[in-house]
Amino acid sequence: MTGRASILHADLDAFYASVEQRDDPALRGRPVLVGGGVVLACSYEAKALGVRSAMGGRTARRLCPDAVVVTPRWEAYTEASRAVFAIFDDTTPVVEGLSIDEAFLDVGGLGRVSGTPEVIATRLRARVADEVGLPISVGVARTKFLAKVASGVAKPDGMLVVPPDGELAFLHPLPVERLWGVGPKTAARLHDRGISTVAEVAALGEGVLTALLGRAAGHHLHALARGRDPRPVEVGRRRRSVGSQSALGRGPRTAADLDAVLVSLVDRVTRRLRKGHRVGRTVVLRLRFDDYTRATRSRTFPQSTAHTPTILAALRDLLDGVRPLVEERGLTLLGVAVAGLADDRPVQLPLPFDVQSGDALDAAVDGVRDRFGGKAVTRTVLLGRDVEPTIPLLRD
DNA sequence: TCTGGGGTCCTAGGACCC
DNA sequence: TCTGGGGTCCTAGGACCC
Repeated sequence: MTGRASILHADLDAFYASVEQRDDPALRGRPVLVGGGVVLACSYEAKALGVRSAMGGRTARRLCPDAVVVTPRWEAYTEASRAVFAIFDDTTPVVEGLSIDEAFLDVGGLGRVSGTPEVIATRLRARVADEVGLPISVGVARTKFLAKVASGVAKPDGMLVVPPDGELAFLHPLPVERLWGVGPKTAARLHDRGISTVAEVAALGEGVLTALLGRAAGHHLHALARGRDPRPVEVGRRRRSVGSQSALGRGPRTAADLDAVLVSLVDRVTRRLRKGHRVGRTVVLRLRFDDYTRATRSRTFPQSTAHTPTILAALRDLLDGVRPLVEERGLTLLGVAVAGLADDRPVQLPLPFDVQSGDALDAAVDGVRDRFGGKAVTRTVLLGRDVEPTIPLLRD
């Protein structure tokens, strides 16, 4: 294998539960469940007893009757996340956030001043512990995928470096479920063929995998199982949709009830759009029924918007069209989303530091074009007048 | 395990255009 | 009776992730 292990995957452990244990010493060492109806997160003490996130609260309390159930404090989690990401950003300019509690960091360009990736990762973990008071696990490897798997294996509160010449020895004994993108359905399909380890996936031809799982998934898995993952750590990725949904519980609902739910969902989503200075072109109505089947309906406008009445009217129309389904199957969840997002004002383009290459420039320009949602935005306009390119400086 | 709320990406068919 | 080929956009559903 060529290349160095210089990608970090940093992942906070049992994030919400750890914030609760940090802020209330009485919770330390005890099983903690965040969220009552459904477990949003649980401490390692609860995990040891079999509790998993997304588990029903009743089941979780049966598994660990001594658990402390905590109401989520979203502001505390957002603030903790912001503080941790500030440390990420202080570590390297090449940070790709994946969710509220995890990110990829490319430290390959940092060189002598910051130290080896292993040294950088060790320091990062210490800083998060000292400055934010939270445990974080870090995987270090040559590719994103291997770094992600490594952080998972390192948990809780650990670190694991996968050296480039030890990649397959690390990867091949793992169960297929550890492959990123293999969920219950794909795992079942693989198991049906007698495949349970990554080594067995790696032994298959790409044709066999694509026939089994589809073109993209097959290609992806074929590469991952052999340790190949060319995806770079991407700076400045942005949300592509904004949504909100609400579980309704069972039982009949009047049209007026449903409309009230719809209005509040649309209000929430359009507020978030406007706050982020974003507009969208496609509205989506999501439905879930008594039998847990789902349906979606969508509509695309000619122009992007964050205008509440426009979005609400389109969604009311979609809901009207699906009335018979609702009557027949019984609605248990209503959701709305706005996709096809674009910025409603010029944004600055964070150019990658190696933007001298034509490919990197093209990719960066494509990124900006996505934000404006426009084919109308040309490179000349962007780079010449409307947007000032910014180039993060390396500390090397 | 009887299932929340927030997302991402892929597939496939049909409409439409040249 | 036989009837292209390629590309893009839109819609709906599915799988997956945290």
